[in-house]
Amino acid sequence: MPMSPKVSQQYKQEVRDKILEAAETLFSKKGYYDTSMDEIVEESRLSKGAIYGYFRSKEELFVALQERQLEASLEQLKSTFAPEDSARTKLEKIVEVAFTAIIGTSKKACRINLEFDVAAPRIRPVQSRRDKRFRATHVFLADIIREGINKGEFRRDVDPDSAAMVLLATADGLSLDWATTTLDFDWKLLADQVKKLVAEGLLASPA
Amino acid sequence: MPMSPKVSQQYKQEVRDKILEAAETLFSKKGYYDTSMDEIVEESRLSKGAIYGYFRSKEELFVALQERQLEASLEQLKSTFAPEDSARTKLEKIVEVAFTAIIGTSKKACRINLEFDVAAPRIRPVQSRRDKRFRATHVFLADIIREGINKGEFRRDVDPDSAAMVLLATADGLSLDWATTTLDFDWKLLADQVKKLVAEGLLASPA
Amino acid sequence: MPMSPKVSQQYKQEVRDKILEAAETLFSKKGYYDTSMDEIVEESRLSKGAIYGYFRSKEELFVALQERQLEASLEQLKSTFAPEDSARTKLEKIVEVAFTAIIGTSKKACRINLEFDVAAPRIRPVQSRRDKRFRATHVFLADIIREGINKGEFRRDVDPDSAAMVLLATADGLSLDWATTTLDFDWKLLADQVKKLVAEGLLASPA
Amino acid sequence: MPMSPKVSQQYKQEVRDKILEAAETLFSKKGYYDTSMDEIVEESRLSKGAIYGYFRSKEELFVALQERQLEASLEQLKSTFAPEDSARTKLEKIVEVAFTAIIGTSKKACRINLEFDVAAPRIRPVQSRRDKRFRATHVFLADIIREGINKGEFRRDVDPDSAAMVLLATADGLSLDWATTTLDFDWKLLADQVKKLVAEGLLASPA
DNA sequence: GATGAATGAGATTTCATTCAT
DNA sequence: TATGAATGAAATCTCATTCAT
Repeated sequence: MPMSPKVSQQYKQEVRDKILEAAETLFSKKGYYDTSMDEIVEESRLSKGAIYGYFRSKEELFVALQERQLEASLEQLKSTFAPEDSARTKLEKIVEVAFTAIIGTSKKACRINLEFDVAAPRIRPVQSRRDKRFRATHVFLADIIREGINKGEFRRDVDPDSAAMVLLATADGLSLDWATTTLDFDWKLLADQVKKLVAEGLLASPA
Repeated sequence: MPMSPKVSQQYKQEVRDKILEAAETLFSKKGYYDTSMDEIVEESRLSKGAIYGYFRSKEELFVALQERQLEASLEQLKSTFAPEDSARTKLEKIVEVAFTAIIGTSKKACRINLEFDVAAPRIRPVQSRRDKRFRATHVFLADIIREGINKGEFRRDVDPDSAAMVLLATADGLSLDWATTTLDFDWKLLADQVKKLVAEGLLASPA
Repeated sequence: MPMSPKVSQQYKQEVRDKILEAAETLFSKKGYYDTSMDEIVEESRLSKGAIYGYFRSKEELFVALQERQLEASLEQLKSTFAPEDSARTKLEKIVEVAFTAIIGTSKKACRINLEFDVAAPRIRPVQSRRDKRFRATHVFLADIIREGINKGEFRRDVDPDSAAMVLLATADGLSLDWATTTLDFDWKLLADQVKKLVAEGLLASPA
Repeated sequence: MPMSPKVSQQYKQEVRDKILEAAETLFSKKGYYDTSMDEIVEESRLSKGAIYGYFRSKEELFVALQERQLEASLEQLKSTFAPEDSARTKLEKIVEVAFTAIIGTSKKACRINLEFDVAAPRIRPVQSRRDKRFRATHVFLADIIREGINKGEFRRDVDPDSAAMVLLATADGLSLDWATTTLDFDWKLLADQVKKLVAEGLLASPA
């Protein structure tokens, strides 16, 4: 269909996105291995050759998808609060946003993150990207906690690194459970509870 | 109708276990899809036919593995504390045991649990078994928290169901992160931190 | 179960028959290739080893079954009429008996005969046995027709060999159609019609 | 959606035919079950994938083969005589053509028809196609016989349906015997004999 | 002898990738 | 450049047959 003598950069980006979108839909619904290139061809309404023109292999497509997925997320978190907020407020806002991201969106996004997680130990670039995001998020959280301790908001006997890790694990676990559990539970209630627990658990006693 | 099994029940159990062990090793190392029946044949030192005599398909073998995996776990948790322990002590012991189970053992077990989790939405019996374990663990934790509230140990404004879910998610997330992250971090330190957070977060103020 | 110190000849015959019966049931229902030895084991309520004790291979079992099948049939035909019957009467009785054998019995027997027929070109002993029965039946019929011609009952311009072949083909075709057609048709009506056609077709004109 | 087939419809038809031809050759020579897809691959000089691109399974290939086989046959019969021919002439021409089709061609075609017949009770579409052809042929013959009776050519006491069935069975049986019997016999002589028998058996007596 | 667990060659089918057009 | 037919290695699974007990 395209008649453009030289395919514009923008057009190429659009096609690339179309492929990634198709892959995301299918990988999250059926998993990486149960999705065939033929299905991606069909879903994207492109041709085999076209897809291989943009990605050299199925794995490369998968890796590119992870890249796209992770790009936004941390920036998103950082933009949710003002530097002048108290540490407690910051954490509460983060919890709020993280929950919304997890529970508020479809299970699709959580499912595909799981795909990346399982694939990680077996696909080098997936592993390193996961590690990178993991470390960044961890540092991000630990810094806030450290800040809270320094400001006297949080208890002195809290280890910022460990506490950050706990928060991170809770978020990851929530995403995991939300994506893989079919039981009905009022997941939305959780945000408040987490905020409360975090607050009480971390807060320096008012005494 | 067969008049007498030519081999003892015990022998068959042993062979079955040998197969499950081989599958567990490989599935946790390479993942379900990247493990071929041929490899399981080789690892188990049996023959194709033998394996298919015990399990009708690769999927059934996977499901049986999950069954075996989950059998012990909850019982194990329950046996770690005495009924007369305080709710706080119970939770602390549970955290201790759960951590030991996750971090103390090899990543192998966590990896394979992840395999089950990812497979869950796509394999019926895996899903239902996961759901069952999930609900049982949730009820188990919620009951302890409820008990703590009733006894005045824990704060009244905590919702036992949500709090239990948070604990569960934390455990699941920890297992996930531990299994998929190659970063070095002093994971063992975490147990204490979690115990502390839990305690402070849940405890009724001494006032 | 058998306690006999020496397994009697009769016992062995019974077991052999049990196996053949099981094989016949399954081969006629599901075909030779779609029947596994395991199924024959199950149907016969014997063991693998037992069956291989009586038949060295699946093919040998198949051949033995054909043998048993064909044993009775021609003798049966011959016993249906008296030597002093007219040729016409003989043929009519044969038609009657043949029809009863085909339509009167279940499709099972016809189906298994078909199995033998398809297998014939590929299994030597099945072929030679089929040929033998074919020739014998052909000679048998041709002799009666020849007798009828000689006695002046049948027209002189009939070629006994060809006519016998036609009769034989009709019988075989009827068996084939009966076994493989699911359409409802009053098959029983056919016997009279065939008798009439045979009579009129072969009979010397009364002139 | 595909903008333009890269190969012509005709090309695809040719490849399809090549596969069917290879399958026909092998199925008729070795039977459906004794022919492996590998052999069809070799015979067709294509690849596994190519064949599965045209037929989704071995069974589907078999069914497609039957379809192709049956397509022409009845039309062929109908075109052999003129509407103004007498019923007797029509039947004689049919017999002639049928014989030529059966005996004149190689046993290959008959063998593969037998394959279809045996498979019929076990493969739904094969059964229904066989039934359809069977019914059509039967009606076709019965109509001619009925016409002959109405015109006074044939005897009134003949039941057209039964007589047609007998003719059909004879043809089917002849095909069966021809395909499966290795005995030498002057099969070509049969046509005349059948024509004669049919004539005499059906014809109204000149009285 | 009888048993049925074990064997392993071989069958069918899938699917990431290539490349002629 | 874009297309999708073709490739073929590799996966899962079957089953006639053997043989240790």
